[in-house]
Amino acid sequence: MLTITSPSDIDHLFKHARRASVPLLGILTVPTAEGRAVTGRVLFVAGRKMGGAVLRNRCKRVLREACRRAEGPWPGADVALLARAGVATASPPEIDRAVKAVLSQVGLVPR
RNA sequence: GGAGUGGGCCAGACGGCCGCGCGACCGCGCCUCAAGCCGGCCGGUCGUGAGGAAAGUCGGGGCUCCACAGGGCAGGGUGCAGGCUAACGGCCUGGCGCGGCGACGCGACGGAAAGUGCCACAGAAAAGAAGACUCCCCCGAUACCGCCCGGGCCCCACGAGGGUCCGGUGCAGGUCGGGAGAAAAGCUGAAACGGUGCGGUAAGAGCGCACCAGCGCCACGGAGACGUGGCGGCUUGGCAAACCCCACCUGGAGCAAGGGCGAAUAGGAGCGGUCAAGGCCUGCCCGGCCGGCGCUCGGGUACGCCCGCGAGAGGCCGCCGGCAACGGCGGUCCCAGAUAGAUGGUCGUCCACGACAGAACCCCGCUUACCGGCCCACUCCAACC
Repeated sequence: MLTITSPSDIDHLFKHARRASVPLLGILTVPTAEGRAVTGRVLFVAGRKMGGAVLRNRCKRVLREACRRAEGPWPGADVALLARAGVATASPPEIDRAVKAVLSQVGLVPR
């Protein structure tokens, strides 16, 4: 699972992304830059507002696992999944439904 | 058994499947190369993978770079003694004070006769002060108030008793004046210029004495903090986490420190001399350095990767020294090293149903957060023998 690491790429993503969200999480996505591999990349974000380090790590793990189950990363796109309140305690089916919803909202998977 | 004190340890367990970081090995896999090695990617096997606080970043040290030319003043820190440690504001043992029946716990615990300052309210007074005040004792005065004595009148059985008025060289309680005293008492206050008792005296004070508290000196014990005893003159409130005094300590910044490798546009290094502005050395002064100037030399940063980066003040076991903190010796083990940041998901079984919480250079401490459980030693109470 290839992740986005460079600060400039992350900056680009936050400035130009297509956005969507449901109560549990948010998504941002841009098409992969010219000349890059077509495999696509992902990024998991849990902001400082979420809480302490333990809670934020937990949120990223839950999103990473959900991403794996949803067969990400998606070719041709850089995708960031933003954790929102409740992710840490939500059940796996709830997370899967939320991920599917935001992916279809930005057109990465068919409805 | 109940209540408690001190210390140590654990941090849900086991198994199946899928997945992640790091390391080692394998593939006759893919990329790179003329080919091989190396390297990268992919797949597989095995090993390994967060904490007691990883936290707050409060103290200390290692490490790294900068500054080193030292000194003075200022600033900051620490504050019973001895010891331990790389060091500390930490730890251990001891002393003193306070709390607890006790095991034990808590204490910034040097100096208030060097100086300055503060002590609300109440109170005469809050610190060295007038003996100012109330006061206490003595002497004198007696208009007035009071007391005493005598008498008149009234109530009345002109007795007792009561009321009222008059008189008196009467008394001196109030009052006034003078003198002596600084002891006792002064409701207050957190705190009041030693405390209790006896003697002494006109009344009285450490005025004299005994005991106690405090201070000073001496002797003895102890390494010391200090303790015990004796003697002395009789006495000097508290606050120094108020300024201050004394003793000791104290350069600055931090792993985004710092270094290496890799393209292109002008920045750097060395030497010399000088100082007007400017910058730096925590602040200031003296002083020094950089810089600007001249000459010479030839090569470096943004982004990526690598090193730093884990064998250490290391863990465990045993023996020895020490009351202990700790130290010494021997044996044994290798125990996270990520770089948007690895431990998760799911299913099953079991139990006391799982708290606080996630390494980011490392270590020693302190402090704070925390569901519960286990072990050891000790104290008090109860019961049994």
